[in-house]
Amino acid sequence: MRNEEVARVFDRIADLLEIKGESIYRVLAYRRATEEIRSYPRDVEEVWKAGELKLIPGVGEAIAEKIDELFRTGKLDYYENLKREIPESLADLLQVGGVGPKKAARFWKELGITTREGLEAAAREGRLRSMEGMGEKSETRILESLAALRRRETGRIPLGRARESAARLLARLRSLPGVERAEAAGSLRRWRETVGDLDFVVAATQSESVRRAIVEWSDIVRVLGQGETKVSLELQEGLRLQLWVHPPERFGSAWQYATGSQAHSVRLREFALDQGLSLSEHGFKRTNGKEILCASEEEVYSTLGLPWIPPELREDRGEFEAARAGRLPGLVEESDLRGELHTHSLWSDGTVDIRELAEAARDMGLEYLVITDHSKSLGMVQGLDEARVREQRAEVKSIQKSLGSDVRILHGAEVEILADGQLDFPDSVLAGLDLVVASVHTSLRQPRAQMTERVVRALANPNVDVLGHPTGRLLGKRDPSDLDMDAVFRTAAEHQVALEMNCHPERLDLNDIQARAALDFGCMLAIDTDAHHPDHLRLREYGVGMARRAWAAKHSVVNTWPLADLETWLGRRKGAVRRDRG
DNA sequence: GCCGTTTTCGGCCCGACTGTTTTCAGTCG
Repeated sequence: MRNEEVARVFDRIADLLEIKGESIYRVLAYRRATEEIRSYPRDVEEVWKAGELKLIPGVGEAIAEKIDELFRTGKLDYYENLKREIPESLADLLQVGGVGPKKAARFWKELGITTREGLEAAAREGRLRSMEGMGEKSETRILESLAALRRRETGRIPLGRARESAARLLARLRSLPGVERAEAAGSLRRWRETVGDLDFVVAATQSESVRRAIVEWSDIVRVLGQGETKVSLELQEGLRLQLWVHPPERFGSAWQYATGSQAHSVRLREFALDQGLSLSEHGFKRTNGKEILCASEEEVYSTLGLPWIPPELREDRGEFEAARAGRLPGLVEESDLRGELHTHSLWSDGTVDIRELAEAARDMGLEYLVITDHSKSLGMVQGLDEARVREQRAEVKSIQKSLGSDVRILHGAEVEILADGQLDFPDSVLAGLDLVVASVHTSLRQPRAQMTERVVRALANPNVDVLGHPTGRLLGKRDPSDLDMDAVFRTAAEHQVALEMNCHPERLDLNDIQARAALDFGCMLAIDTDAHHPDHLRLREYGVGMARRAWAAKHSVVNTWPLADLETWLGRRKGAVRRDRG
């Protein structure tokens, strides 16, 4: 059972307990455990086997016992009993906007509604207004929310799409009269791989005129809410936007608040309370009522004696402990990247020739670039055979000659890891390449043991330098392959193979949690765009965002290294081969 | 239900916005 499956059980339990009217703190305890399990860097099943469940934050005696029962028996009596008591489908109502646990419970008890379909029918027939506290507007809101839910398959949109929209909206916000500053916040600013709403904070002295201007934007489908400091809107395609307007002298606390995460902000406010301060989006308040205003985020953190914490770390995953100990990591930055290790040219399925790629890399300030076209067994993309690899090597040489020394082109390949873990080229060919990215593109659904053995075997080949898009997932489209990631990380660390953080917004593979686990195993990372077009080289920022969420420092990312250091690392395999031969 | 260099019991963030019940509960982030 995977972490996500375990997390789902406890999330469901929290929903049902909340509908049942249990103590909110018990519910919150289940929610906390859910989040911790979901983002836990190791397989909880392994943690269970090691008898270390209580090492997971938020997991105490009671929840540890339940996890144990889940792994031992595959089910959980407590959960089964709860489902007999409260219809499980009621939990689906909680996703409907404006419906929380209290209303869900009353729909069930007073009107016998247990499903979304039932709720919709009742709202259409005007039966909801028979309940105290419910009127016509509530019915309309629920019908609109149900329709919005259907429009959007999942509640969250991929970061890539969110960032495109956000950039557009931000430019418009900044051009409004009276706006002194406008910034993105929320999970977008934290570089989460998916984003719920687009959150923005605006600094303006005249809040009202700004809010008025915004709600008149032509692409707004409807206004979800509007008050003194906050506006919520729905844009086309079900995109939701939240915007806070605060005076410039309060911008810091407002931006911190809007950036979250919720868990991070809760901790921050607890910190404030310890020091006799109450923190909100408006600033700090002392017990005597006096305010401390923060125009910048730095002031928010420094008021509590903390260094500014980068948004990517704000998940309550140890950043406070690190900040207090003065051990926040120096995170990798996009400007640290000196090279690109994974690109495709016209030789396989890229869209431009090698020269164009190299020139684009050079123009972006990169010092080196590795051409890694596909290998032969990937026939549909014209993977290269041994003869074409040799031809390509000659072309790389000649282009290098004509380009001069501004950018160095290395000749590599993205080699298929075949279904049995063998590589698509013999060692003699691999050894002649400057760099080898090994990747899985086919038979992605092998059983766990087989898939793991396959990847581990490839990693152990001394000619392999980078494991490309390690899990094969496509965000929202294809699940990751079933792999024992601990075994993959252990092997990669042992053989000094770098793990790719594929920058394509559809992949983001490894993701943040996996990459952090990999770093714990002592692995190195490679932030690669897998570019098939020069424009794709710009996607580096996504990989950097993901790496920063993984707490990656510059030195852990091999393509931040100067070329000489990179070549030393690549040269290690010659040593390994010699060792193998005794 | 979890957690603790103030605590093993008594705490567990803070405010905005909405609809409807004319003073507030529920929802949301």
